[in-house]
Amino acid sequence: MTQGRFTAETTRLDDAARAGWLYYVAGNTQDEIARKLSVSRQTAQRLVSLAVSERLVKVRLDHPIGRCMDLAGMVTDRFGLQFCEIVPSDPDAPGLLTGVAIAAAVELERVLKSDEGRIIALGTGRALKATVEQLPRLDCPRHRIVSLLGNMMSDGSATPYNATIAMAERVGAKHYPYPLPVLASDPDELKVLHAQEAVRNTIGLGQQADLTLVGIGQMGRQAPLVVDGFVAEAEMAALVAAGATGEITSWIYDGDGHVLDCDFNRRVASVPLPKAAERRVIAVAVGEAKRPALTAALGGRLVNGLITNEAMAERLLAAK
Amino acid sequence: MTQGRFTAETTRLDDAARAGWLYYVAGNTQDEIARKLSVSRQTAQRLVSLAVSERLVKVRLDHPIGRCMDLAGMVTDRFGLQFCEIVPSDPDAPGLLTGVAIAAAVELERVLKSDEGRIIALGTGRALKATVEQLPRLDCPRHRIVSLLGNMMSDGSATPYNATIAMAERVGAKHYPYPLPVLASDPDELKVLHAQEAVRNTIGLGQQADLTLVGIGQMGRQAPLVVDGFVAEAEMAALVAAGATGEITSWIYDGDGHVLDCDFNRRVASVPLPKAAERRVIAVAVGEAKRPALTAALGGRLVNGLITNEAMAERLLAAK
DNA sequence: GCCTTTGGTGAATATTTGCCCATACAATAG
DNA sequence: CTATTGTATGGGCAAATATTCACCAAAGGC
Repeated sequence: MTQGRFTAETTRLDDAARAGWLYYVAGNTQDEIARKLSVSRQTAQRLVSLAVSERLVKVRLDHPIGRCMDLAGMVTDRFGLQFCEIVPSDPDAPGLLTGVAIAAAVELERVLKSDEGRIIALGTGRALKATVEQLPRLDCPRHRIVSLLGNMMSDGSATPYNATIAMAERVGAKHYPYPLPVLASDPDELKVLHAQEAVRNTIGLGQQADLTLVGIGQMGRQAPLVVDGFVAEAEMAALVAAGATGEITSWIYDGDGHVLDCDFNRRVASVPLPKAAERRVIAVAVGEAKRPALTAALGGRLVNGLITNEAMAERLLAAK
Repeated sequence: MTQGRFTAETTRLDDAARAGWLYYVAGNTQDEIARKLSVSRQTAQRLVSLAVSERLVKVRLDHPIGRCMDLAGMVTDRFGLQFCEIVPSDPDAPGLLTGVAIAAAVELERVLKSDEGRIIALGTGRALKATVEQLPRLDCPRHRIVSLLGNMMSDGSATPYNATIAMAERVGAKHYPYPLPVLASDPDELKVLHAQEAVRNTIGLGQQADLTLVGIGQMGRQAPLVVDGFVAEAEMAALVAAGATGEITSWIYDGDGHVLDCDFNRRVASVPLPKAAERRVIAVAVGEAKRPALTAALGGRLVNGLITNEAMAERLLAAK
């Protein structure tokens, strides 16, 4: 039954989509749209901008910009990557996620187009959330989306940056949320949790993913782990003192990209990071704050693919 | 970032792509782009529009409506329509009227919103009845609703699919029921009936309607004309044998959309179909059974507007 | 060498768009 | 039933964008 779509809310979005189509695809002026839709020009304008702000219209740039290709080549060589995509950056907004999100979404789409059932594993974070928002609505029931870590805190509340559910909903695929909190109370509890069959199954899926997309978490006061309340500031300071440089799906690693042997990591419930780089593991990260963490992850071969922007690429290459 | 200008050729498109990126993805103004690229504002504008005209930027609408509008565009081109609306269809219920009824109601409302008095002419049928049911209650005393055909059988009983009365009641407009039965007993009686002043007046109104909404009737056993008892099954078989393909307000036409020269049509009392397409005549039809009738009507330019759903649109386009 | 063509530029100008505000309308609470 | 509050609307205006024009510089033909 499609009736449900015809609520007032949806009608408004429909109009927004229609206006956006007339504007961007058919090249109508807002005045013409207003006439065709029998609304005032101002309303037409609002509809168009609604279509934009609701992300109904997606703009994609189809030209390999020379500078970006050059940077991608250099980054690939320097860090021994299998995949690297550099998008232009706006000098005034070097942390803008939209660009990398689009690039990552394109890469996801490439996998989703496959006829065979694929497994896609996702971490969490703002970058991945933005990526999923750039995905078109598809119907790919053969593919499976697996979460690499929980999105619950120990008290049961959820963090907002889980991308798995949104993605599975968008592309119509089966999805496997990670059935554990991010952190266990202690290593023994973790052992018990990991022994569950559902958990073992999900971990197994995550480890054989055809494409793994992860964000990069920095350390320090603004660290996602701190902001989202998994680590107290004092604890974070101790971790940093112990050499913590960054984090991928909550696994904290040092400046060489080696996962730390510490109390925190012994409580992390996430799927273990893939050891060898036989799987495609792509990091999505922008923003100066994440540079040390990203540098370490690349150096330690924790990932073998990267999607970032010019600003970050230049800094990565300039370093050392 | 105005780094590397390498070869003239690549740089131009590169800049265009970069300008387009800054404009559409990063949301810069052309002035800002001009500064960042160290060119004049006009050049920045040229670069952006170059990016557009070179199809470097691809805009996509992520809403079901996008597909609908594409289909509408194709159907419009194919059949030379002035108006075409395609609504999403429920794959499980391709004949569901709700969607098109809402779309048609929206179109009616658009006309009803007008300050000037409008004339709206209606045919009959389930689709139109459903359409009227989707109309909100309004108060539009300036508009006039005209019926294009009778709803009485020769014996005086009424068919249930008359939309005029319900619509006039809903929107508070003046209405003109068609003061004749659907069929006259013979051509001579029809001549007498048509000579009445009230009839001539109503016909005149119907012919100058600002918007005409009609359903499409198929032929065969399930034809509205048969189901509603205007045509016996045997007579229908004869009509089909003579080429009858569909009917609009009881005027039966052939596969090319030409009104048949037959006994039946000589007894039809309905308002004549508009010859030239200078009025907006919109057909509302869904359901596979109606496809041949609709195809013929479109091919013969009996209507210049169409409201249907994706399923029908796709079939119309796939045919021939 | 000179002229023409092509493609690009900035200035001026026309058009379009984005934003603020006063108002109207509808839902909700009292 | 009325007051209130939140939300949508359209007008006006400033900013942004598109277009036109006159001009210039380089490439290529005569």
